[in-house]
Amino acid sequence: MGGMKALSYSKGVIVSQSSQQITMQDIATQSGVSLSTVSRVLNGSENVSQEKQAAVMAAVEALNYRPNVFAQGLARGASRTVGVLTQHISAPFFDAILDGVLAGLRGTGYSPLFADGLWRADREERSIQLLLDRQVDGLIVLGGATSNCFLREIAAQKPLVLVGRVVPELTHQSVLFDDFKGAYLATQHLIELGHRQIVHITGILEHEDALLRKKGYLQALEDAGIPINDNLILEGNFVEQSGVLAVEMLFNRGQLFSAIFAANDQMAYGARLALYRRGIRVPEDVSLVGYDDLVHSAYTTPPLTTIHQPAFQMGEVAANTILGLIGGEQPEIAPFKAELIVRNSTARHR
Amino acid sequence: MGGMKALSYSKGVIVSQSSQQITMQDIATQSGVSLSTVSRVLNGSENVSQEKQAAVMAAVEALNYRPNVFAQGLARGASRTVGVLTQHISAPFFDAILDGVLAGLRGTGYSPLFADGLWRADREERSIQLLLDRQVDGLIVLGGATSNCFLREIAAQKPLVLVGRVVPELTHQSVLFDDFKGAYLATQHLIELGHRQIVHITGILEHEDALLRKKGYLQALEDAGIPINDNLILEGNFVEQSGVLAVEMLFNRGQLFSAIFAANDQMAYGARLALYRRGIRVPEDVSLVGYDDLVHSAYTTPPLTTIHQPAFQMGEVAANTILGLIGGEQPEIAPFKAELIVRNSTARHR
DNA sequence: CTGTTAGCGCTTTCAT
DNA sequence: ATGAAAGCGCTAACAG
Repeated sequence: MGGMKALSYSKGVIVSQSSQQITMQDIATQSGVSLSTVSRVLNGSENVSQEKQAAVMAAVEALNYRPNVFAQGLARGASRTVGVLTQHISAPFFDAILDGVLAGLRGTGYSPLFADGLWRADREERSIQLLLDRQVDGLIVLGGATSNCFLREIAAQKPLVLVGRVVPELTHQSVLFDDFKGAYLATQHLIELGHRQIVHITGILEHEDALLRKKGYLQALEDAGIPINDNLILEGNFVEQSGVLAVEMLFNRGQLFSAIFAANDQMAYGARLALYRRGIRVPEDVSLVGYDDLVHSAYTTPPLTTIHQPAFQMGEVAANTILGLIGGEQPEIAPFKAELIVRNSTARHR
Repeated sequence: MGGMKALSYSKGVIVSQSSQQITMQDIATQSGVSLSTVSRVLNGSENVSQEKQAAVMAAVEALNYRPNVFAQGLARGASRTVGVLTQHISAPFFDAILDGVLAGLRGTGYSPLFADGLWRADREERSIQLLLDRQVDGLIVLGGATSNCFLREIAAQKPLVLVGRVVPELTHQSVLFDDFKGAYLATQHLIELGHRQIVHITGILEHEDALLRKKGYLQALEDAGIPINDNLILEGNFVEQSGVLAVEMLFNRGQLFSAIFAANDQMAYGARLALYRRGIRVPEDVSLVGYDDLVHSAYTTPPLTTIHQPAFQMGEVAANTILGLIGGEQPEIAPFKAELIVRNSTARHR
């Protein structure tokens, strides 16, 4: 192999043919300056004469120099990377947030590093550890099941932004959904339509958000003077199938109802299918409302009335906040409000 | 700060309170052996006496040592990382593949590094460059719009696995879908049901997969002796809205048809909505078939007949293949076959 | 079996 | 303004 670094030019990009990496030393030699001068012009850290500057840049171009991030990271003790813990790479709502995070990071010089937690505390902690091991400069955690205690410890060490997760002492660095309010709005909408027997398919009740949504449902009922009927409350697990199961259960029990509020859109889809199978019309026979406003919900039949949360913006805000935090700023996150989107799956009770 | 590295014990995990990292030197000192011995036991590279081994492990435990990946990467010239280029972090079908990739990588010591290309050659190339800059040991590219030439160059430098993308000289390291066959099956199914005026909503025809699906459709028609009617072929762009637009267009033109084959499920959803708005029943009035078998398609009303591709397994295979390639093995990828899933959106033509 | 030492590629004093 | 040199934390020869 020798020290040869063969190059070839193609499509405007110079590609190193050998696996040898081109180093700063190479470009220093090529441009006839010292290693440190190269570093200076590359980082714009100090004054360098015009000529040398030009020479260096020319060499960089010519050799298609690319910095070695490991060496950089090692030398400066920072990675220009932010760790992002999501729960499941194909969970639609979280994905929409990730989109926002990516957009917020784009062009900032920081790259995202993903890991997933699968809503299991153990996996989540391992994933966070993995991100930490990779020297991320900051961490964004979406939802999840880790203990507050664990998160507080992380926050003590690293810039941390939480999304959709309330940890008492960390709320100022958290992007929060207003789950209670959203659920309240959804239920209120149904009540205003004249429904009184309103089913609620909850999420996994160990999750804060599921709990808050249930509370919002309960409160709306109470405020309207409608007695709470435990037979109308079924626990789901946030995926489609649990929605169909819940509705099946209702029928098997001979339970009467005229409306359903599912704690997320996916379960609403499941409920809708179960209804369809029984030949029950939506919204003529039963009204249905979901939560999250997934892209898909605008295309179901009928289009689903649901609660909208600005997932993309939340992701962007999370990204901006983590960058601020890394830069030493004080976090300041305005709360996001949930909004009722009325489409065609709800109608006046007959 | 001094050299103090304060520690605290909590929840079974020892956390370094100062930002000081614990290094191998620290644990060497702590356990009274040399730096290299520590390296040996950590990497299991050579024989080390039981006692020293134990002492080192104890120190590692006690100080909660975590290796610095940058230093490791720099020293060994490998990152234990595989770059994964997807197109859009929230594209449902690709996400299912990513799931498989993650699963395939889990527990192998390799971590995934994601980037997105948004189906735009320029962004894609930049993202790939970014991954390369991060010294990934291998690269998995899902779909995309980069030139074959560019990919061939990458393949010459790094282990590369392509998913759903055919580049002539790289097929042995590609996970391929049988788009032609799948589309053929879908169309054939409709034909067997007695349909003759079968609409096809294509994907973006610059994409190989969209083109192949169109060809499959055409071939099935031809084989059945059904004349091709260009008015029945509409170009979509793989997202829901283009499905509704296509159907609207058909109606505006007064075009007759009894079945629709959409090049992916998302466009089928759009088509279904457009039909719904016009009060046209599925499958009684028109039959509908999609492509991809997204999770959601089992929950639409009616559940969607579609073409299934084993996305998860494809992701796993991609992961295994890249690991093999990194390890110097010859790639050997069995082709995946597309399968027709008959649900309830298709019925015999009346 | 184990310690010493020379880098890996880059940033950053410290001189000049 | 610019060069020399000392690390950053780890691996991998190289000597015992």
